[in-house]
Amino acid sequence: MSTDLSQSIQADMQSAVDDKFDMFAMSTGVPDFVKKLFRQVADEAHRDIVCWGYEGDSFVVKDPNEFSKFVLPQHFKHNNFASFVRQLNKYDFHKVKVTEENKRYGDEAWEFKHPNFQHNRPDLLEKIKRKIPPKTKSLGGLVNGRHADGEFRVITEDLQSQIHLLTHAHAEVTMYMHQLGKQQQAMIDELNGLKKNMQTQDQLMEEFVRYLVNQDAASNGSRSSISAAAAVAAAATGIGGLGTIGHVPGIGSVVSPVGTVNGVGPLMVGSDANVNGAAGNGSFLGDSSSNGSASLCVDSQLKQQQPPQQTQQPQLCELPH
Amino acid sequence: MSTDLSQSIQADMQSAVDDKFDMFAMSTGVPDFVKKLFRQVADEAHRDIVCWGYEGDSFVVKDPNEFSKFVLPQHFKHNNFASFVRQLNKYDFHKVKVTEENKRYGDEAWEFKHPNFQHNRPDLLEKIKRKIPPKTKSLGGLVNGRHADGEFRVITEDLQSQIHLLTHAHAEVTMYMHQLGKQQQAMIDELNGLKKNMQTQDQLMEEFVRYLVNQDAASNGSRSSISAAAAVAAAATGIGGLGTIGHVPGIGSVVSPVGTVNGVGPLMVGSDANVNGAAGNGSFLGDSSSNGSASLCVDSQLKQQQPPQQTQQPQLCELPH
DNA sequence: ACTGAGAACGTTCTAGAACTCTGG
DNA sequence: CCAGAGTTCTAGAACGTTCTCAGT
Repeated sequence: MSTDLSQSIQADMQSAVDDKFDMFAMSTGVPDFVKKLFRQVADEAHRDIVCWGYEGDSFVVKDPNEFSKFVLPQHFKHNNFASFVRQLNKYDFHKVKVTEENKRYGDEAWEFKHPNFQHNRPDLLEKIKRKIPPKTKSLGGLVNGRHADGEFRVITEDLQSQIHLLTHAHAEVTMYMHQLGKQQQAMIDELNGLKKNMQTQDQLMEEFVRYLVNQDAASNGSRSSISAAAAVAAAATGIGGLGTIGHVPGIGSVVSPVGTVNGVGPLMVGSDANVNGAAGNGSFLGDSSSNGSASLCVDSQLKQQQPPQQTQQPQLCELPH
Repeated sequence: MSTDLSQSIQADMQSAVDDKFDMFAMSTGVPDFVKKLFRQVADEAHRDIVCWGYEGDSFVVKDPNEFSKFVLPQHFKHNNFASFVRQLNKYDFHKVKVTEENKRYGDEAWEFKHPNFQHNRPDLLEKIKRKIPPKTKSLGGLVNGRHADGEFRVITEDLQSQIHLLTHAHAEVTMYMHQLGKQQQAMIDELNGLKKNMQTQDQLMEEFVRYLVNQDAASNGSRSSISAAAAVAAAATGIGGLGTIGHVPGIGSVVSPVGTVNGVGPLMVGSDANVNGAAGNGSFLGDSSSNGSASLCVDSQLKQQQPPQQTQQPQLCELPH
């Protein structure tokens, strides 16, 4: 999900953040294990062995063997992956289940998650505490309540963080969609301009040709000039029709896969609405070679047959404001 | 301890013993896991990975990594060393502690021992049984705990499922937006093609007019025909330039907010990255009246100063993959 | 034969228990 | 010394798969 650009930006921020938080948040109140873990994951030197998850709310040991051999001994007094996992569980980290669809990090990868262990959020680390052992052997009934409470707190925090991430993601997507919509509107306007131009040009050409024919008939010019003029005029109208000369090579192939992409099904949560966008035509601009004043409107499917004379400011699609 | 001779003899005996005991001791009453384990250890093919201990009363996994990768999957449905160890403990195998003097099998070796798991003694294997869980729990207290837990669990599971649905929906929306972006890019390309066409047409018109004027001057036509042709030609060239006639009013104002919207930040979940999208240029198609081959590129903000000659396949925005 | 409920076993993730280490 | 954290080995708990066997 994160582009190269974003990653590099994050990397830039990372160093600054590290320098800053190593002195503050990470040095006070953050357990040693958690600090070491954070540094391990943030360390770019072992990027292929251990790294952050794609969503930034988990970390991934991509290669447990290499991790045990080279990374673990750098920070701990053992090279035992099981011991490492034991520590993680003591600090309430949880392994993320590997499903069929979820093999993003490789077959051998182990992904762990803690609500307060997130990329670029060292300030949250101090909330990660070692789980207290239920030493209430003599206290009887309290154990159940405390245990349920702790579990509840953990799960709730996890849910909250997930909701937080989702909310953020939703805001971003919404914003991006608006941006896309505005771009699209601008393109539509520009297309309208183009179309108007072509219509005007069409008319001019018609007048021009008519004029030429008249002149030709009226005058006593040589036959060769007549034929030449007519030929060029015909070519010109052909150009105006957009179908032949100078057609950008490969544009068909560029557009066609997009057409296939279109069929992907429902877009929105619980909505079966169709896209107002490009039709299944395969071309965004319609088949302009068949009609001299081709409609540029790739219209909503509601109006299949648009009257040709209704060409003023066609709306490609309506955008949410 | 064991010479080559004795080993070969043992190997010879081994096959006979195996054949014999596979039919007797090992096929009746011996748990599957124990049988598999015995065969693994006895298998000479992986002698460097797993083998009997020197005293024949234990077995040694010399290289857990190789063992996990190659040996485990041959007999079990996983390649997880921890799961293997869990099974061993369930059958009451015990790890032999590695002391300073006791590194006979290497630093990474794991040695396990069971009184009835011995070299050349498959007859003992049937004595190895799964440990029975101490199911001495009273049925009384369970209901209470489960009930209080149950209500909570229902709610959290509901929340989790909702989050799961939202996450999925978000992924779909993201993917679809991705596709929309690609479509948009294709449209931009097509627009570029169109514009190029119009420019070509422009040039043709110019040449046409120039030709006509020349013809006109050379011939003995009337003055009126010349002037009329010139007038129409002038109008036509104006069209081709796209900048004056029929230019959609207000396109600047429509497009400019896109630039502002652009600065809005990350598109994706958990990413603090900047938007790669359209820059604040203001027009998708550039100012075509100022430059014959105007760049249509509304470029990323990273490249503020784009060289004018770089006009090939301009990117309106970079989309996350 | 077919079937389905339950037992036994396998796999995974987490926790318990006992030990060592370390700093005040 | 001793309390807390780290390390190691083993066990608990949950869930999935396979086996079994009675009842149809």
